[in-house]
Amino acid sequence: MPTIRDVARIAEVSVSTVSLAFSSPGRVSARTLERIRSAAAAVGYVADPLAQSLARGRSRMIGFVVGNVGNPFFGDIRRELENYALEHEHFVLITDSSGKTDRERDLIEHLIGLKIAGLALAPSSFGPDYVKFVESIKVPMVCFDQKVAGIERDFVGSDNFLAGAMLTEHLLQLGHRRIAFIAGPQHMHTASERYRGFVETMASAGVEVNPNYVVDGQFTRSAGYEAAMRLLIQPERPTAILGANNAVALAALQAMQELGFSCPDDISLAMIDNVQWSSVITPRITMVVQDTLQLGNIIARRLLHRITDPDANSEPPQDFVLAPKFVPGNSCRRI
Amino acid sequence: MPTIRDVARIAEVSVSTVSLAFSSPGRVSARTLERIRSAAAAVGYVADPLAQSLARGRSRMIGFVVGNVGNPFFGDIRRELENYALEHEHFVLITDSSGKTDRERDLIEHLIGLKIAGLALAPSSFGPDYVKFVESIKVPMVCFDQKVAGIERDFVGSDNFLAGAMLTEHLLQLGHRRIAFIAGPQHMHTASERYRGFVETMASAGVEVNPNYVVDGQFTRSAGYEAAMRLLIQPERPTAILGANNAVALAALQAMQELGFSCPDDISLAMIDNVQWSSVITPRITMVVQDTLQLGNIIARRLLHRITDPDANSEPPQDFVLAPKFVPGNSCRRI
DNA sequence: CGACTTTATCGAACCGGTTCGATGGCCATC
DNA sequence: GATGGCCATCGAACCGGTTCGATAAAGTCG
Repeated sequence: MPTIRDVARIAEVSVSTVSLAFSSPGRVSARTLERIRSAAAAVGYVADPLAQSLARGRSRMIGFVVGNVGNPFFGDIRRELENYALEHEHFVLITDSSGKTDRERDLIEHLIGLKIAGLALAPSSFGPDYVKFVESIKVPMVCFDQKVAGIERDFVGSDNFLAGAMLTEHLLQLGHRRIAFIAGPQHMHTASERYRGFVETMASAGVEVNPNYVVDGQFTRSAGYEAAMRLLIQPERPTAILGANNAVALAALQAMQELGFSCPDDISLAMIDNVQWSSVITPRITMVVQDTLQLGNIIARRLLHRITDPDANSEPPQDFVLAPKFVPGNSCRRI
Repeated sequence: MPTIRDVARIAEVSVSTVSLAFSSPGRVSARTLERIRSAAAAVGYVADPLAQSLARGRSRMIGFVVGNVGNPFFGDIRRELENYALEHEHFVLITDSSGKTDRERDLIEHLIGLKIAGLALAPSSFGPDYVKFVESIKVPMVCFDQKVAGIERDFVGSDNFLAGAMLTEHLLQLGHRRIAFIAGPQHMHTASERYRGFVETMASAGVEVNPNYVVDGQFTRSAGYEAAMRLLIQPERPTAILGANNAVALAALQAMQELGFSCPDDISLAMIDNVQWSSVITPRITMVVQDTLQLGNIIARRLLHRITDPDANSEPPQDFVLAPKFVPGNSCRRI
């Protein structure tokens, strides 16, 4: 690999001039620039990004940290960010914390060690220690998905209250009153907001929520399955189940199938968030989906803005909250 | 951030001794080691990975390059690699080429610029230029999923011929003779092997393959959908469809549903490769799945072996081919 | 006890860039 | 024609580590 000194020797200029020629070509005379360029081309010189990062104290890499890169929700966002970053000559490093806070912390520290230019983070936790940690990160960053109280950073996400409210309203319109809710972990903002959307919409309609109809599915498949089973073995079963995310809702569908209940004939089902191949799942589940492309786009623009605009770090953090979209299926029956 | 010179000053030793103390503690006297350690702890010294990589000419990072990190197949492999790498103090950088060869090339070059210790690559292409490029990569590497003719590297994958043969045999056993095959791109090793498994098993059973029953689904959802439609509008429809991967098979299921055919009553369906939430798709599709955990494990061990063992690069490349597993569903009817 | 090996430590060069203050040539101004 | 400002270029220091040959002290052997 040729180095900058090789180029300098061939072009018969100093090393610093070569460096200058590449970083700000305007400040080098046309003749010298030409000599340097052809010398570089002759030996196939490419600047070593590692050495550049070390000297500059920052790289052109962006860290992307989520709990599960396999989740299509994050996948769409990632793709948007990658494409936008590439247009601005930045490079996305994807990492996966598996939802573990410790690992997330390690990953972020490692990325900062790599002198990343920016960070897109889907927070995996909450609480004072966590907030303190995130606040200690000096790198330009955008948080998304999970709004964490106390973190004063740009945030991009969906209106989860509305998501819960829309589906509840839909079920009420169809005549359902015995509506069950499989909730997520209440310390998560998305989960508590979705739940609040459910509860308040029920209250507005004057329908009482049966405490036995609210179960905790932890946003996971296994807990969702157990929670659904608890709902389905009750003597007075709900007529509709609202899953706070895709995993618990599909787990509920599986539980119904295994117990021999038909959806929607016996029990209606609705869920928040899309899932891959939802169109071939029978029945097609009525759902509210997030505009992942738009979310990804906003995250990308905001982050690149903070990275490239020198006086952007004086701008106060801002929240971007998008409305989700209702996608009717055939999993909800009128009663 | 404290540097190695701060530590040296406080511990009253030279910089090189501090460096030595961390890289090979055995070569420093116990008393000095202690002084250095407490000095480092006092100021919270952590070595800068960037500077280390620059000086050493290699980092402790492993590149993971695939066409679609959202694919659960790659997700399982990635997780295994991450866990194993972490145990050996290595760190996985995930990148996604979106299946584009140009981008894959850029990503790999960028990773090499980062002086990665090793590379796990799911090749996205084939042909002389591609082979030449991959062969030019000096970093320890393991290829997986797609076997590319001409690339002399470790390879880890499944027996795709067997996968095609197993499902074909299963359908034949159930009495099917009019079996259709939605193929993948024939230049891909996985696709051609699966197809070969189908054709040769049919031949062994003395059953002729109707040319109209072999269509190209490109391994994608959209092409698979069109291919399935071409099958379903024929006057003499097949009694069973074998999808060469999950995308084309599920696209076929969707096509059947849209045309009002029942699976398996009207047409049986089988596929190669699992899909997330396959248990809630009705009917549960009979399939042959790859042992992703085992694949990931072998990839991880092999790669780390090549990275850590100094004389591993003299070992010849080796192929690891695993047998896939048959998972019965209820999408295939006896006729 | 002197010669030889081993051990602990150090200084300097190096990895491959960036950056800033200094230098000298050139042109415009009064 | 001396003064001042601008422009192109350079040298040296720096980013934060690693590594190797040198050196001096300590240990081993006959």
